[in-house]
Amino acid sequence: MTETNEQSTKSLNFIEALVEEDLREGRNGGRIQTRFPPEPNGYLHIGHAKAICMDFGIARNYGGICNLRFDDTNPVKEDVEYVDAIMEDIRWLGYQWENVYYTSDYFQQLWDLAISMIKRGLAYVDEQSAEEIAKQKGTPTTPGIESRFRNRPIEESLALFEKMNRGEILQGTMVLRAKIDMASSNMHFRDPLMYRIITDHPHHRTGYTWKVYPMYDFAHGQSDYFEGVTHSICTLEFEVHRPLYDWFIDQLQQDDYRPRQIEFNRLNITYTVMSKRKMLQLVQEGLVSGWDDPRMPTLCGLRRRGYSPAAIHNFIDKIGYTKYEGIIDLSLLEHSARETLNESATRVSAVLDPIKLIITNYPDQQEEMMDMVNNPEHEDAGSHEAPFAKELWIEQDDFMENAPKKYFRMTPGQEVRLKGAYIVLCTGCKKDETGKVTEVYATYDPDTRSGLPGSERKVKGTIHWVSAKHALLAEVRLYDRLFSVENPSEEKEKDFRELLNPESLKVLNNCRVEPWLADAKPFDNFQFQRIGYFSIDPDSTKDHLIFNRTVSLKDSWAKSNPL
RNA sequence: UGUCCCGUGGUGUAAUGGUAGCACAGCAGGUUUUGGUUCUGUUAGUCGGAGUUCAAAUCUUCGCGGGACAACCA
Repeated sequence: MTETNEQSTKSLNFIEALVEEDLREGRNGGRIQTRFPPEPNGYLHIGHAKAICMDFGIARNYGGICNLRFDDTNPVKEDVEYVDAIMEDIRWLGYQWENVYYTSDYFQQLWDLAISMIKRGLAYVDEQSAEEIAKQKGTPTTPGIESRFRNRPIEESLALFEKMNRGEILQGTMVLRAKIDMASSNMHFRDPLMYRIITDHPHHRTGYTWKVYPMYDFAHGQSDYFEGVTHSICTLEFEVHRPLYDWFIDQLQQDDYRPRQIEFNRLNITYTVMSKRKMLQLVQEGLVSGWDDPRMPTLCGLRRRGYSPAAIHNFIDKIGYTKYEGIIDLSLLEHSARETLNESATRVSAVLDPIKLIITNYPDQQEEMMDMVNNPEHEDAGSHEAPFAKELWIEQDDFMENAPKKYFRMTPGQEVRLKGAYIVLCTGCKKDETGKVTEVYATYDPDTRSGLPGSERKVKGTIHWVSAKHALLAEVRLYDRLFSVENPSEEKEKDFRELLNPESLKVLNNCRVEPWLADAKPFDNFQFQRIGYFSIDPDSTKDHLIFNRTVSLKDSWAKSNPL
């Protein structure tokens, strides 16, 4: 194994440190194997991305392998729809698993193991109701009591377990339990359920073949063991399960090899919710447009919002892995997007809230093609052309009849630069009977065309524009935080649905974008100069362009000049 | 009145007994054909007490605070 080298500058997180320690001590013969084990019962979100980057990252960085395993032990909630979506999202993040496994592949092995445990007196069939079993569990501070079936003859349990799986026992009336310790201080040791009967739902892969299904605690560790997983990395809520994970593995261990469960903190982000239950509720109640609503923290939602895999990785790299349960500022996610997109997004002109600007001294029929730099961060990104003419659209915001001192935009008597074109002098405006400004007037200085020496003159402001004659009409969807409070899950008084931000989506239907955008494809990223980063929605067509705002540009003017 | 886990600026994260650093957010300024980017400066932190040590964010201990665990979910 490669020891310390150029990596010395970057400190390891505690999981990497543990892995390196295992490697140093030669555990499992120096082999590294991880797994990403989603249950196919929902869509992946940004929190899963954190886990995926860990699982696949450890394998990649330490010369190991990472498998994808669908933890499909509960047919009631699972579906192939989710299997496909999960695989798509992982690939999108840029990872490729070594193998795809399903816990359901191990149903026979798990069954055999359960039989062996019954034979060894380590498991028994309990005929009590769920309520009785729950009552006998005790509480964290009081011991439980033993089931009256706990010490039934081994042959009896064996026969009943067989009957359970032949469909001869009614669902909900019998379970298989491990015989451990009803007085344990760890609730999970109080004779945990190993199997329950499910006959009313087909399994998405095995159909009605099995009538009994293993529970998580029994199946997960065993599956890790069957596969040869060395590091079973999961989130903190499984910490109390770890002793049981180890206990079950003790029951079948045949050699020196041992998988090791390590837990890290789950990702929380301000102004959103990350629980599957709550996300499902938002989708089912139509409070968002679907799992891929750009306001959702799902990977498909973020993708539709305009986040690239690079932006997601950039974010995950910044947040770290610890055992402290905190909440990350949404601004860090936004920063990660801006930082990534600033490097890659092509700059274009788009006017979201248009007002007409007429260059009064520009020849009526004249048109010029202006050279527009694609990305000032990268010269080799080249440039594209945009048409300029007498009538332009500019932002309403960029004109003020009576402007404050530090307003560096269009106001009568002030010069401003039209980005990539000419310096113009604002001469006035036209208003309707209500006093609303309907047109802005300016004169241009022909010597100041961009590229000409005359353009070197300093002017305080630069604004963007599009040619009125050539611009394309577009719909622009402005997304903002989904919730109006930092931590909706912490709010005790109100239901989380009452905390939704009513302004999380604003649709603008009268936007004008430069004609060069006519051929843009879904998920392409652009910077609308001076406004923000936008990407093409998958519903967008040539005749009806739709842009989603990924994130706005930082705006120190708006910040210091609130309305 | 149990077991386990966790407490470092507003937020997240480093420092593995030896100078408390980084990022985001904030504030102030320089540069700029994006009020973007970039650059510079700056505000702000080891939960508390006791102990060990030449030296403690780090080790011990007692508190305090937060979280997880009592689904036929994963």
